[in-house]
Amino acid sequence: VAAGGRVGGVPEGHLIHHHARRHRAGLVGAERISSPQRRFPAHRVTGRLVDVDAHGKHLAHRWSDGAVVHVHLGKQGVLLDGPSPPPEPMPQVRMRVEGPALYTDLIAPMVCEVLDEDGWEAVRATLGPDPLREDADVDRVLAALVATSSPIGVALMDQAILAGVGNALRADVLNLVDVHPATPSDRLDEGRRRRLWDELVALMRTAAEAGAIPHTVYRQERCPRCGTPVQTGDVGGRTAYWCPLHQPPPDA
DNA sequence: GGGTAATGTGGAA
DNA sequence: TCCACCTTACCCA
Repeated sequence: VAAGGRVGGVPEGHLIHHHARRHRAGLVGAERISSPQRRFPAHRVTGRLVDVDAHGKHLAHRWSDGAVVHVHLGKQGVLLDGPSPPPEPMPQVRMRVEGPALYTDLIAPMVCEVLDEDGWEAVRATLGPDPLREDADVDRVLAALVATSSPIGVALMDQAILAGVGNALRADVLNLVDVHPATPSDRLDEGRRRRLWDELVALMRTAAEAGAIPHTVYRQERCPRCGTPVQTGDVGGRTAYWCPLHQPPPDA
């Protein structure tokens, strides 16, 4: 278990998986759960933390009493992992779990709720395959991408098509495969769709390992491959970033 | 030290 | 369609 601290600022799938791995290694076995902020009903969770699961941007802590604590960081949520024993918690800590090697503080999440296994399955049922999960059904994702004429930049962030991609990942992976974010999804040929998936898996694996993304165009000045100034624009209500040379806009 | 924009999603209007 | 959530990083003074 790495020494504690803050990890990467962008709560997309890679970050959730990064925390899930750390929690599996250092937090399983924990018997202490609390809510310094008092907004989370920690008294409804008893026993030991037995397993940690992640799907897309969703995290689940399984406890020995059958409780499954479901967490979604939303836009501003933060998980602070650190070596046990923890310091006095900040008053805004929604949930603290203290394990043998590691503790984690959850701050400002969009979701932190007590479910059971069925409830967690219901959450997972709303999500498409996750590139970071071994059980990801690639063909289902590729079929869904053919079936929509939405911009690929929108389809990639649709959590029902595939789970875990946010604004940063979509910008970087589309740059890696030379596709403009406004390109209609159903206009990508099969080879390009497959390459998109493969690059996404590789990028997310690297990012989950490090806890951060090596950005190519997301919030960057220039395309790292050609030095051309990165262009920005609205795609699906979010700021998209692309290299005008490598990612020319689709024909109108 | 302050102001601003940013990561995602659900719920209200 | 807009707002809430309420942290962090980055810009400027």
